[in-house]
Amino acid sequence: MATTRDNLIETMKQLLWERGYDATSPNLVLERSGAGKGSFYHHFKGKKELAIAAMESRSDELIEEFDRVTAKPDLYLEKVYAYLRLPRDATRGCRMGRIVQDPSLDDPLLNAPLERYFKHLHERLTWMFEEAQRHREMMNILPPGQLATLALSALQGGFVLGRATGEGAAADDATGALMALLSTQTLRG
Amino acid sequence: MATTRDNLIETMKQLLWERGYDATSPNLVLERSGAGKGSFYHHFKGKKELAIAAMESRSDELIEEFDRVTAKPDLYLEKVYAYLRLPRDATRGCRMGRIVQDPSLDDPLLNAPLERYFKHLHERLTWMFEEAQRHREMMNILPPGQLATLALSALQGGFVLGRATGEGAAADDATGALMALLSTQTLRG
DNA sequence: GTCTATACCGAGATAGAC
DNA sequence: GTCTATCTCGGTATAGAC
Repeated sequence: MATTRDNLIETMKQLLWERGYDATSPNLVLERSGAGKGSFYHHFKGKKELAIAAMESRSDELIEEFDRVTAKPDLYLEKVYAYLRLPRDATRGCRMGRIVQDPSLDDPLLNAPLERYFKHLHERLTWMFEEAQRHREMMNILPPGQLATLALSALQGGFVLGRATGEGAAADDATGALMALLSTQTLRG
Repeated sequence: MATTRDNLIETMKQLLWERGYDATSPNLVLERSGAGKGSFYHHFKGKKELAIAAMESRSDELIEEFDRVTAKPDLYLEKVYAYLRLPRDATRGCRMGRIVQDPSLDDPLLNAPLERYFKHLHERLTWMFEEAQRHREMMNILPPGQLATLALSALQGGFVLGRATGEGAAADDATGALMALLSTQTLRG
């Protein structure tokens, strides 16, 4: 039941992860998906439109993953940890954040899915830190929104360092250190 | 005294920051620097060689800046803070880290300056955290190397978020939150 | 919905005169 | 050391038949 259109989207998602937006050519998508040029331009106006569809599909998938793992723990701080603890190979890059620096993402239309994705995660994490403070799982001397920014940054920065240095553990090291620091903040437990 | 060669390097540094490596064409470098095609290929074997020279120049410059601001404070933790407190507009990207995700940086020759840069900073920061722990400026329950990874990640990740969301304050927010967390770790002061 | 052929452009580099 | 002319290739897309 995999339609040609879905095949194109799945292939684009994979290539966006591997090579980013600018370095992914329509020809490459066609070669790997097995589709022909005609199909491509029948289903999509062009590369940009396909990429947007791919990014939105990826965003949905990652947010589902986020919701799934953070649903389990009862303590709010443990929800944050559950997300940070997902194992990551930093050398492969974030499936979403991989493409942020591509020059073409100056285009607001292309950037929109990315912006929505990060703002959504930031909102969810902010809420978790708020609740964690409200339920006295941690000190409340730090603004929850800034803690959320730090959590996402540690993760994304870990991917940057991993790519630059070849250290696949960089992201897990960064999030690990952050959780250790946060834990010294706990009031109980 | 600005030689054509130096002009080319300076122009490339600027363009690497603005557009990255892949999206920067020789023609663009020539147009902006005022040099001609002949000069370019006389001084450099090609785009790659120029980019490497530009990255090494940028690396020297940023490491000098790092050394300068971290030299002032006496306390080791304050040295780290002095670096983290340098104001940054996250939407402009890191002058060095901006290019890590460009596909061409799969090439080890191109990646080498980047790798050296981050490993150098990581070493320096690790040493600062070691000394901070040794002099009892902070608790020693966390591995200094992992703290260094977190510090660099918070910074680089802040740039990623800044670019994706348009929030120029993202990097300063992330480093600010990290410093606040580290400060709850202090034993004296 | 899908195919092949074609068109246009800019990237990256070389040639050879000055 | 610098200039202009030229070359090749791949990216992105359109045309029109099937």
